[in-house]
Amino acid sequence: MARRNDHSKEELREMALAAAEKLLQQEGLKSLSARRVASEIGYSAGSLYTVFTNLDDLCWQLNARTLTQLLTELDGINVADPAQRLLAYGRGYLDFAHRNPQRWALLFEHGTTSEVEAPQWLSERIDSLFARVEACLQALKQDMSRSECMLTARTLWSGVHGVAVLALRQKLFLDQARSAELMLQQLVHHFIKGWLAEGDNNA
Amino acid sequence: MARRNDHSKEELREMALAAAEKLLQQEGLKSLSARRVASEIGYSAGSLYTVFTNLDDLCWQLNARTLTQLLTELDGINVADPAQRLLAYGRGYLDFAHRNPQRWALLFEHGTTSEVEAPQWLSERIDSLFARVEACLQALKQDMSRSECMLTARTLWSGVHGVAVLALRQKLFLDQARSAELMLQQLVHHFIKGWLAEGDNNA
DNA sequence: TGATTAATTAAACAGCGTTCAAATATTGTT
DNA sequence: AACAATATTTGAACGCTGTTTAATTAATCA
Repeated sequence: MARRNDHSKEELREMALAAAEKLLQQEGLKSLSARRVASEIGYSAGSLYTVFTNLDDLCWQLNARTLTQLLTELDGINVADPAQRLLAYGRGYLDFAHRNPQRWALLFEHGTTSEVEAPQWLSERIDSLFARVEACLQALKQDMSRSECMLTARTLWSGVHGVAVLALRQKLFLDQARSAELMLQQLVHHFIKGWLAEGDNNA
Repeated sequence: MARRNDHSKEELREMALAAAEKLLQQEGLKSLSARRVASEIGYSAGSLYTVFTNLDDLCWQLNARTLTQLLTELDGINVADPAQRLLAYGRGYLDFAHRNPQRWALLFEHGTTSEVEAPQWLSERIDSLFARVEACLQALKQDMSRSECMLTARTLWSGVHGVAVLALRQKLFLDQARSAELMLQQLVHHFIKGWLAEGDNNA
């Protein structure tokens, strides 16, 4: 039995999230249960409910950490040319998804099952991701409305995400490792080329 | 108690799948349990195991039906111009996902949790979907290698799928109904334009 | 040391997927 | 028509799940 003040609430929260991440990556979503997470850190299941409102809450917080890590990695990218930078972001995203398939999947699958809306700080992190893409696009086409910039960023990133989804789920039936990179290049390259070739007639 | 020969095995299977679809759409994935499906059709849970090996199997078969329905709808599309046809396919896909969010989600979320590979006939249906896209692309660029055609179809469709994912999950924070259509147009339009503008240098 | 307070747990509840012996219903045979 | 053989269906059981809460244990204070 874990003793009082062995760990602060915050420490307990951190330990639980770390254990949950480890479980998720090593044994998959099926092993992510309250009793299992608790036993990994030497507590009983009930204790988790002093730091999380429920397992859904734990998953949201886990997703926040995942997103933070992804953003940190993307911020490590240092490529000046905007188009190349977009490609590098895409590569970073695909690579992250490939290295952390379970945590990345939870990012998009969780919340489908539950009715609760995504917490605000999660939305903010996603906005923060889009902001990076928007900055590149703005550099490529400087006379662009805010709304076109936002929309284009989301379109392009949806495409990148789609490549990640289908590549990682192996629903493509092509040599997976190679084709993901090729698809990413094709998508980013052709889309930007086509986009820059246009006037503002995107309707 | 349901009596013997009230329903053949095939009838039982159909009833169970229909009930499962209804439950999925009306109450979401959380209500899709063996006991619940069985009670909806007046049988006990155990009886399901005479027609499905397990609940995973039921989900796979449900996915097969979903995919068949999607393909049937797409086959109803009659647009001659290849580029417009691709756009129409995209619209059909988004619309289907919008009308059947739960069943569509199950298509991509199921199997992440289980270790079992997707059955072959499911793979074939997905190939069949890509074949439609490939046909359009081939019409747009007739001197194209088989491998480029396959890759491009998958790239483009990944993009469309990505739009569907992010639009339906409302992770975009834009006016959803309107922007999904705009994003689709942008993606398909710009990608095809950029793709056609290239030589074969997609590396 | 004893009383108070806070942390932690064990047990309970309802539900889950799955299995299987038992119960029931149909069929075939005499 | 009655009985045996066979096929179908169930109900109970097992070990799991998330979650709540009374009881227990440990730390703190007087």
